[in-house]
Amino acid sequence: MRIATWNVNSVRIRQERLLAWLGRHQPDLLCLQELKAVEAEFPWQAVADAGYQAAVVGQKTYNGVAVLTKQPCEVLAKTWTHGDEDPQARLLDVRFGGVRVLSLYVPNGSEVDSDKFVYKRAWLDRLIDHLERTARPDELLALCGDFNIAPTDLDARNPAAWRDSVLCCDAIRGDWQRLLGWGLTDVVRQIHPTERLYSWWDYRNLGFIKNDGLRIDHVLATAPLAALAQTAFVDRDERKGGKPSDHAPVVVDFALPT
Amino acid sequence: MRIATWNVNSVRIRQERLLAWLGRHQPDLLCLQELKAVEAEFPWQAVADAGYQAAVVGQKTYNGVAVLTKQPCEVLAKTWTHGDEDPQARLLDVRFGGVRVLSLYVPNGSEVDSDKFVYKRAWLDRLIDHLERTARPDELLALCGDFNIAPTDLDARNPAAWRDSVLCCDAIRGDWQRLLGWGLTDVVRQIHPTERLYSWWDYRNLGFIKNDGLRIDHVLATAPLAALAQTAFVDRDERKGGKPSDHAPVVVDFALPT
DNA sequence: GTACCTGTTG
DNA sequence: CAACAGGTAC
Repeated sequence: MRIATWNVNSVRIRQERLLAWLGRHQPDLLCLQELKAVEAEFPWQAVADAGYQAAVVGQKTYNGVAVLTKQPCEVLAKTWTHGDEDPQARLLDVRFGGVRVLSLYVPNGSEVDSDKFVYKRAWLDRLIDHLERTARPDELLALCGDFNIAPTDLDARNPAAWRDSVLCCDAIRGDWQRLLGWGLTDVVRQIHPTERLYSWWDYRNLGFIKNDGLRIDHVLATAPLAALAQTAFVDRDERKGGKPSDHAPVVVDFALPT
Repeated sequence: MRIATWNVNSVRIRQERLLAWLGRHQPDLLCLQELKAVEAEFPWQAVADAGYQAAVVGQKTYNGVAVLTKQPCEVLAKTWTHGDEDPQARLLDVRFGGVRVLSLYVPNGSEVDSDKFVYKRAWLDRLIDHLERTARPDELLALCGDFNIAPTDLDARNPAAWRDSVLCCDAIRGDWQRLLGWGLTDVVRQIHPTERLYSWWDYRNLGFIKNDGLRIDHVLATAPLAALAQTAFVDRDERKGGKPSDHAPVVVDFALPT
């Protein structure tokens, strides 16, 4: 079973790229983030024509997540199932082929100590709470998405330049460790323990040309699922050419029947 | 010598189309209107790479005219040479290959009797004054551009619907006749005396699909130049496809050495 | 830099 | 409908 995640930064602008990418890489399940579209704007027909069904949590202008699958999947939740309502569309929780999968768009956080940074950390708290309440570390479960966290200095081309940013600062890396501590493994890092891989390059300042990248898009898996991971890669080519997303897709193959 | 005129409605948005069109039709001289760009935003390099030199009168957001030529041309004026300064970039007066050519963007006029309509008629007065002061009807001279005038009912698909508009009303058609009275011939109409040809279709109300067009882009020539006109056409195909200008190019071939 | 918003113009 | 402005977000 091939599982992938991609922050497409507008599913409408990226529709052609998305369909071409699905055709080339044929994931069994693809998590999308930053749709920047409400459900009515989602390209349902084109995705269906490409052989995928979609579960979508839309929002105007910002956020929005989806899960595309080749076979039907069961939607478990489109928001937190406990506590106050989250006004932002950042979570989609499904079951597919015996695996539970969450498509996640963790808040960026803007500036350290800003209101948005406080919201980011609270959001990660709620994610851990959601797992504690609804999941177990011994089931087959994957968290896929844009975490807006580069876990270590290995995950940044220029660690010093990013050290104090909302993506790399100690506080957020601490939150990352707490999340993993629930019982999750960073699958790409498990497969590639020392390789410098990046999944995001800023549109500004020639980020991609200078390869000033960060690895902030991840597939986290519980131990029994992580043990089935065979291969993993970041499709850096997808950041090239005209009108790319600022993120590249992350792909993992698991030794599971589709 | 092939002379053409095209209101491109933003030279930046239309850059690809412009270069492709130059490649296909190879005019010796092309007048452009509605650049909607200042000189620094003009695609100098791409135009040069396509084998053309450019004379440009830019303006931010609105207006802006240019003349593109395969050989160097002499700029005679970038605004009125007599009277008060015109704050709008609507005129470029050049000499090329023994012919004097003006690239003109006549004001639209908005609504009849509005301030903008008064400005439109005053602008046409100044154009006639400019000719009287600087040109002679017996020289080789062409006025090319978006005149925002459909001279007769033959020049509108739905004359009745447009009769009282700023493009067709009696007052503006009177101004048109005064302009021609200086000593100019409508070359496209000379070549095609009875054909319904249109050069502009509103983006709104399915204007192009319903062919609700007007002929408002023109090539006017003095008698000695008009006598050399061989063929003329409106490139209606250029209004088709993705991201077209609302205007189509108008092309005239003259029996003159290039 | 890219994409979104609202508002204006034609 | 399609371009602009000026704004936000990442």
